[in-house]
Amino acid sequence: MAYWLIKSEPDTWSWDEQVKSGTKGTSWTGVRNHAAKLNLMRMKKGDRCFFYHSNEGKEIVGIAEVIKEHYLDPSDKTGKFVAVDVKAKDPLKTPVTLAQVKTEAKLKNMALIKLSRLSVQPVTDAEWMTVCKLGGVKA
DNA sequence: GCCAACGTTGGC
DNA sequence: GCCAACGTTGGC
Repeated sequence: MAYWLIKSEPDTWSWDEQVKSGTKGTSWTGVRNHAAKLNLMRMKKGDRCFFYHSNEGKEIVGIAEVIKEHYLDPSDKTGKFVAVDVKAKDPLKTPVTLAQVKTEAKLKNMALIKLSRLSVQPVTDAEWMTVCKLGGVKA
């Protein structure tokens, strides 16, 4: 299983809304960046994603699961970009903030810091374990 | 195909 | 609200 991190501005789509959408989940649309698109296309059903709030909060708040692999993003008129479906899985007991990620030696190479503008990022196994530990959930 | 101009993202 | 990083666009 692979691990990812997906970003959303809580004003647009928050973790709470993701939770409310329940087990049927929601489509993760609106990605308009080719690097992010490639990551979406690599996602497999059952993969886990950290759900990160950008701008407001700036913290990893929960874990989502991929429930449908990539398909054409219906919100993209050019037909170039793709979406996946995700559902909320577990909230973190303690959100892991960007500040924590920056100070934690094991996390300082995370794409979240290195590629701060990329909205869909890969997460390594080691990074996943570390964030889960900080967040008070089991990996 | 290069590169300057411009727009967007996201942290501060 | 500012600005750095970076992707995209368009003129040449």
